[in-house]
Amino acid sequence: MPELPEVQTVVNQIKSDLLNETVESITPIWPKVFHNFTSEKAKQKIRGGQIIDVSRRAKFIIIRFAESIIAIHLRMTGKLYLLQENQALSKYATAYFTLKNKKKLIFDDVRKFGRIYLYKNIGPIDKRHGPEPLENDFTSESLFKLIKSKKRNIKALLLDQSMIAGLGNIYADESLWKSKIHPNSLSHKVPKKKIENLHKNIKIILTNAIEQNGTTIIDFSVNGESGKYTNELKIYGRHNLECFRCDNPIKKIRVAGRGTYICSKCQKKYK
DNA sequence: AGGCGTTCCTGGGGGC
DNA sequence: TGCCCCCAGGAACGCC
Repeated sequence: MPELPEVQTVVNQIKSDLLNETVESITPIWPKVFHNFTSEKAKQKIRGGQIIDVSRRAKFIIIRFAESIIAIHLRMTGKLYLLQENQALSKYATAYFTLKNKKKLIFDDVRKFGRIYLYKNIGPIDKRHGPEPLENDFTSESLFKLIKSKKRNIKALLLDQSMIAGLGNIYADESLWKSKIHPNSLSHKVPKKKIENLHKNIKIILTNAIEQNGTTIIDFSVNGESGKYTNELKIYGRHNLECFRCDNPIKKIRVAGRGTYICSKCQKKYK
């Protein structure tokens, strides 16, 4: 399930192949994949189609043109990769971009949750997302203020994209475990020291995960190797195995509607 | 305000 | 072996 590190990995993989190339058309295979535009509208808005930049904001891949952007959200099973001219489309391709150099950028998505958006600029996405956890404006103090201002389940808060951008189920569980905070804690009851530690750990975990090309649970990259952070996971997916810190068996519970892995012995519940 | 259920989707796993 | 049911979950939305 692509979260910040996986989306960043995709951007890192495709960026050099796309920069300064020209998009001639964007074609839907499955009709609902375009959230707010049509092929014709895209052609008109991308104005010649030269790609100026490829980047990430939250869990979106942003392809920037002179006067518009295309934003791609992979959701659960989306993949984005380049194909040579004569290579066959995958069975699960839901859309493709045709480049002037005859390569195709494929959006492949088994579960069809992924969507492509067309905007004038990044504004609409910025508006509904919190800070980037790896940017300088995500400080220990800003996280503390945010967490204290809500009386809310801490895991639900970490997953809320309007609070902090980019964390998903895996990295929320990993961050909470490393910080010894039970995911069912109430945000405003978590002590300041623990939040300072959580802030530090979110940065460390995401940075390490990007260095390892993310976590492969569902294989999100086609050309590249699988994400090696899978080997670094300390809690996610380890139910019935022993906690790395205290040997207590890890349990799987449900928090905020998600499968959640916890060590009930060393993750403290603040209520 | 925030929690919770529902929807969108399909492959895969468990149970029988 | 085969079939059915349910589960996985990011985000939006409606309801309480």
